[in-house]
Amino acid sequence: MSIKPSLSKGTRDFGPEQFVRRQYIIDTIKNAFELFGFQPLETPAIEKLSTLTGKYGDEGDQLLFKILRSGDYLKKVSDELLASRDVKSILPFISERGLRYDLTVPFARYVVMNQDKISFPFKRYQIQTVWRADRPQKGRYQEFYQCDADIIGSDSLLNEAELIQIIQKVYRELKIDGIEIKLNNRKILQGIAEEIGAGDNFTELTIAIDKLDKIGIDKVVDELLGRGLDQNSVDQLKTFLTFNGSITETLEFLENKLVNSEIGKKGIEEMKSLFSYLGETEKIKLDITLARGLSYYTGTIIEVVPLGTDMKSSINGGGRYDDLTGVFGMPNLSGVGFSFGLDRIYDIMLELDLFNDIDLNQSKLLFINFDENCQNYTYKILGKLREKGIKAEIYPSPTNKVKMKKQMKYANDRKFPFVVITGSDEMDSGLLSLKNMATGEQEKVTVEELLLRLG
RNA sequence: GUGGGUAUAGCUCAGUUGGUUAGAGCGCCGGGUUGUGGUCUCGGAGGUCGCCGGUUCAACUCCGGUUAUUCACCCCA
Repeated sequence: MSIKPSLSKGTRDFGPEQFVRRQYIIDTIKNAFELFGFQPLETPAIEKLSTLTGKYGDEGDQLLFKILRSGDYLKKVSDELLASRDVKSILPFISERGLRYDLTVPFARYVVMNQDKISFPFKRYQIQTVWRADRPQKGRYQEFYQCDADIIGSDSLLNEAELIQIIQKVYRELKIDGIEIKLNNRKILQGIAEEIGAGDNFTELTIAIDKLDKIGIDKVVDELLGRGLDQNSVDQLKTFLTFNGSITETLEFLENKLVNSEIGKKGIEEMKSLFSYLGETEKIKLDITLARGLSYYTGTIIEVVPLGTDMKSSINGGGRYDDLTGVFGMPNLSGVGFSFGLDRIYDIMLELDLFNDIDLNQSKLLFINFDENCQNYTYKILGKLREKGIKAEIYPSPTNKVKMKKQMKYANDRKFPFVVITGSDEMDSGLLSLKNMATGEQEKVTVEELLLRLG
């Protein structure tokens, strides 16, 4: 009886080829982060549930992977509580820890815990796995990488501009041309909400208008009416959502519209100075329908979507938060950060066939193993190759155990460019038979020639 | 949480209106080639058709349930 091997849903293996490709993306992102002066940070996969819960909204809390306590944890649960079947009340007895849901909240925890050692503004990057217990689908996994960069302790909009430069640099190096960087500012959204008299329904408003490009204006209107906004507010909102123009035109339009909202004016000012740093380019859009769900954003919001692929989801997301560390007892620390979605970038590069020229960095040479004499003889030569930094291997079993035909097949499957065949003739003459696996040609060479040839 | 698809050999999948011995390609093992891979050729192993139940003389096939997985919605990287 054997168990059928299978993966848990929403997870993937990464074989040697996939690993190398993913590492290539990671290295590109990491180099860009370091070029801009970000410092690395690694935090545990496991965090206390008290650190994680309440930071991502109710939906987010539902999606946290929780870790069962050890021991007979049910002993402490009273019969009444068990009988109530109320998960929320029972949860603290059965779980106190969970897997991190993103890298931003652990970062906030770290900053607060280490504030005495950190010089602000603190720029850190973090490339690690995160876990979410949601239903998997295309481009969406339960275990995936985030590549985060955040600057905390500075409210300058120059930071936003730097992050956007990093995004541009990374996609340029990965040769992904079709991207669109969408920018907006939560303060502008809040201004709109105030202006149309829906300031109390801000969250509902953002969730609904975030769907605009997916479901269209009519359905957004329906949804908002359903969520308790009045007809008048929705009609006014329509004029905002249907406006079309260049960045300067949009900002002018907003300036004329948001005359009564202090926060709205602030948002417009922020966007103006950000665009003065960035300049207008095709790939950067001011999109007042961009809202983003994560509740901790308070200023600039950033999202990057790929163009010309099946992938519809965003590949970067981020924004400014004024009070991320407040819940951990360190208020008024403004920060801005964003994240690359490694797994989705990988999927896109696969779809666009951008992985052609990546070197698998494999061994150059395999020594065929005839018998113990041959093994001893070639093992010394193998050592010399490795001293020179030449990647080479010897087949671990002799031909009386694994036939030469099979050793050759192994060399072929593993794509060794060369094999060396060393029988008694070769050992007597001191010349090795070097076979080129691509051409099939075979010649006799000395050890010195071999070193030169592969070096 | 809601809705759809899929489940047959190690892998990717065929399988006719229900019918007698369930197939292919790839992979694996062996031979042609006792010191030569990739190509070619011959042969071989490998399947309680996801699981439980029902209909039927007869079920891989139809029906119900269940589990897993996948896609879409919600939400999100």
